[in-house]
Amino acid sequence: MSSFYLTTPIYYASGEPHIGHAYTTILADVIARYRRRAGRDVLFLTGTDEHGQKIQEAAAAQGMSPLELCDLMAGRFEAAWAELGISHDRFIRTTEAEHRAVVTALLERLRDNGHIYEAEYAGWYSVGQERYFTEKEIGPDRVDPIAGEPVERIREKNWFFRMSLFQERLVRHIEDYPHWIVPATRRNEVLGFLNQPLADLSISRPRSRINWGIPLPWDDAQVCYVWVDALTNYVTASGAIDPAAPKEERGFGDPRPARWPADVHLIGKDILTTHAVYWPTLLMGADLRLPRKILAHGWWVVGDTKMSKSLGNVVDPLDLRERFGTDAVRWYLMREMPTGQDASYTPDRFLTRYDQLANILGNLVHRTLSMVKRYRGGIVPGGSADGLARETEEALEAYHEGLGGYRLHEGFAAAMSLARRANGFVESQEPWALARDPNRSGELDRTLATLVRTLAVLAAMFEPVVPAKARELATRSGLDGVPRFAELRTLEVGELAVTPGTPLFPRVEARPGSFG
RNA sequence: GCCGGAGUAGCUCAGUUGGUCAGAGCAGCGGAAUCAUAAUCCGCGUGUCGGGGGUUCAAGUCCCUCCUCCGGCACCA
Repeated sequence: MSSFYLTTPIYYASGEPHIGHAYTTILADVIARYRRRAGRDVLFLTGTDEHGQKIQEAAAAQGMSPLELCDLMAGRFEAAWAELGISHDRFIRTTEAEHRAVVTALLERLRDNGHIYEAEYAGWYSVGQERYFTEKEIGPDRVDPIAGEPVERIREKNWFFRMSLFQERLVRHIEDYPHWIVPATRRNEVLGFLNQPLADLSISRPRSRINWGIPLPWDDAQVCYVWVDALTNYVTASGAIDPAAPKEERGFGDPRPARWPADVHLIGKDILTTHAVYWPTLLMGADLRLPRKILAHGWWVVGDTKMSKSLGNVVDPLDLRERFGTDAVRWYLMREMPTGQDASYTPDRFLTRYDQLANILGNLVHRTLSMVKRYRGGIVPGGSADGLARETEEALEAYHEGLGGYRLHEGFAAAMSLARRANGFVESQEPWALARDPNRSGELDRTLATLVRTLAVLAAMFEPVVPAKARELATRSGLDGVPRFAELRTLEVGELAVTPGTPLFPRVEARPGSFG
């Protein structure tokens, strides 16, 4: 069984989980579930980024140690993911001993390879905020964006990574692999960015300012700055590096099959540069392979503005969940947002997408199982179930193309269209008329068996996005569980005992504007 | 300013290498049916494919130009 390794970013533990985190993580979960159903041995990684000044300050402000705060926040994220049905295999924390050891090993490797040097870092420092701000943050007036006080240009000793050394190689890689960064618009941005000379990357900060971090193995007065610390989590969790081994046997430069490289890094478009420039060059510097794909997704916007807490226009997915259920929220997020692009949230669209689930899929399930019960005592007739064969083939093909090609919205549209075709099949077969005519009993058997078989296919197709409902669908259809794709071809539905029960997606009378 | 992307039915958008490409879903209007959550199914869209010019037998689909909108331009997680 071939393996598949996918990651979300690790989320910074200074804030609560929000829609942005939830979207990325659900996206990853859907892909992970899809790959598992397709027979892959999946490693799905998520976690929290726990070092740095903000954590240090936030902990102090709340009278806690940094680690206590991180324990608390990591728990919040894990609880949120449990509620959203996330099936990650590993939740990594950058404060774990294993991760700290791998980061240390990576830093040593970079230094041994001659890619690290000491130099002065110059930046715009705010004495009041005790931190550096970027050019963008301070604006033309050169004041810190929080207190509005002037910032000053100061210099301090830092260790640098020779990122510039790898610029050419990186550009060539991006050009050689057109689908390495998707969508294409993000790829263009990176290429545009790399059109200018790449500077080297500062990778440390003096411990006198920030002590909540991983010390550099060769300079105890400096801690590792965020990039190397956070990004390395992907390698840590892959298990490719054994930091306890002698230097030459730790796994750097090792081409043997392993979890590394990752098949895909899922990220928001805000951290594109770190993942498409910093990270690959760091990997090159350490003789590690590059991830196979970087998928940057878009933002949820309200009207024309990004959702943000300060604007007060945040829609908390957990709130929607209370009324519509977790699976409905997942469906909306995956179906409404074209993978990689921005999408606009409106209550109206949410309800439309929910109605789709209830009316097209949910109703198909209910009417099918009800007819099996009414006309055949709840036992699926044996014999032929070969209706809708062409429609099913077509839908599966489009579905795999969508899910496999990271156009999830298209894949799920194909799944829904199969449910539509099945409803059309019911109309054209008129089982209720067949049931009144004893001479057409065989045709009714075939119709019902076809419909149940289609439900099994739909359970498999929908499981990645609405896992709990798909499981229920399978169970009610009399199956032991949701079938894998490979099992669909030979699946027998005859003699299964079905349970109509109450609707899978009950009608919700909520009207637009009434949530959150 | 520089680079990149987008402007197609009321809304959200599909439209490979130019020639049934003028489409889908939603909304709207009309009809059918009753197994089902009044849930379904069928039928109905002459829209200057942002404006103008050009190439071609033929252009949303290529070239030029203009207009509008969006994104990126690094140590920010």
